[in-house]
Amino acid sequence: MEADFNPKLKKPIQLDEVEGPPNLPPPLMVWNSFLVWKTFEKIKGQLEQGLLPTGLKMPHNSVLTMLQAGPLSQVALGLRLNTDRTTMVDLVDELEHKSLVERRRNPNDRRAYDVTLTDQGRQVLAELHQIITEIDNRLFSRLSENERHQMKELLLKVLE
Amino acid sequence: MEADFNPKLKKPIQLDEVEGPPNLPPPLMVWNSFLVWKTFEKIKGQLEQGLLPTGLKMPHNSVLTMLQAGPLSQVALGLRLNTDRTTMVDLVDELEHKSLVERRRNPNDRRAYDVTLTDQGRQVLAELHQIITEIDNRLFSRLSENERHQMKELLLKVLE
DNA sequence: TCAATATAATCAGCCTTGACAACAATCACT
DNA sequence: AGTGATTGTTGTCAAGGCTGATTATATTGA
Repeated sequence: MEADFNPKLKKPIQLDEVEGPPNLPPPLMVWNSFLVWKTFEKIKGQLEQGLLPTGLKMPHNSVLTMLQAGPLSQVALGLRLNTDRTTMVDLVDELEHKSLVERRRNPNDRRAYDVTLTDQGRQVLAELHQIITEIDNRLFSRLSENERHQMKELLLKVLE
Repeated sequence: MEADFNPKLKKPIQLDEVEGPPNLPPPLMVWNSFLVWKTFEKIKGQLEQGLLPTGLKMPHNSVLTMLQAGPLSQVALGLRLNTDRTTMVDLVDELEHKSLVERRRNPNDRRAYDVTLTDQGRQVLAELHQIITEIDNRLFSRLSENERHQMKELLLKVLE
């Protein structure tokens, strides 16, 4: 495992510094679950780091991206993103305060909102996509184009 | 994405319930980062669920597994697992209270401990490995033997 | 040798994430 | 109208994890 950069740790971890066996012991190496877990930690750190200047995080990006195709209620957003509706309240609050989305009452169901992307939201979303795409490319730079495609296929198969 | 089982949510998410486009919109689908993220969430839920009867979590398993090859100090554990030392204190505390590890002073450096696996720890570790291997097999059951190997290779390449 | 610096472990405090319970407003069905 | 389900909101709580300060020990360099 490489010298991971986790922005929350004071010093980047340098496994070179460690005396003894540099690699993970067998059981951890053979579980895809564990490897995905570790990969996630690395990804999470990089994304948080990269998104810092935007003042937003991945969940915000997920919500905005979901709204690109059209307005959705908060519950619908939660269902799609596997997020509790009470969590979605704060998420939408933050996006609304930044004028990236608007809460419009759904005329057909006055309990629900049509959470709608604003023009500014669309603009910010474009920046987000650019940033994330760059980070994504960097994170998977060790994989060839073909290997990245393989990985996508495999992950989708697992998720499906 | 399938009906994910997140043990923290009251109802498992059923994307079938959702009216509208059932799949994730393009930008989310093409980022391997996002797919790894979502896969991680699924894995995390399943592992927490499966490990519930043991009273332990993945980090405990990681620590115990690391000690299988021999004692390590808390800092060394943290370096290998990319975990803060202050977090490691609680982790080792919990394992010690369950008599799965012992803190022995390192005679060569009396600031440090040799965190050592106990016999009981070895025994519990075997159970953990069995449980996790089962869950891992279930999680990746949609992949062939060959595909699982591919995934392992790809993830290691990204982590390296 | 001894002072300055660095490291291991610990503890208290804090922040973040995210889930749950309870509530009011609204809808849907009978 | 009445019962029950659903949307959004608030308050609360637990888990995870980091910061900073502290103590004890090691290491370094003049």
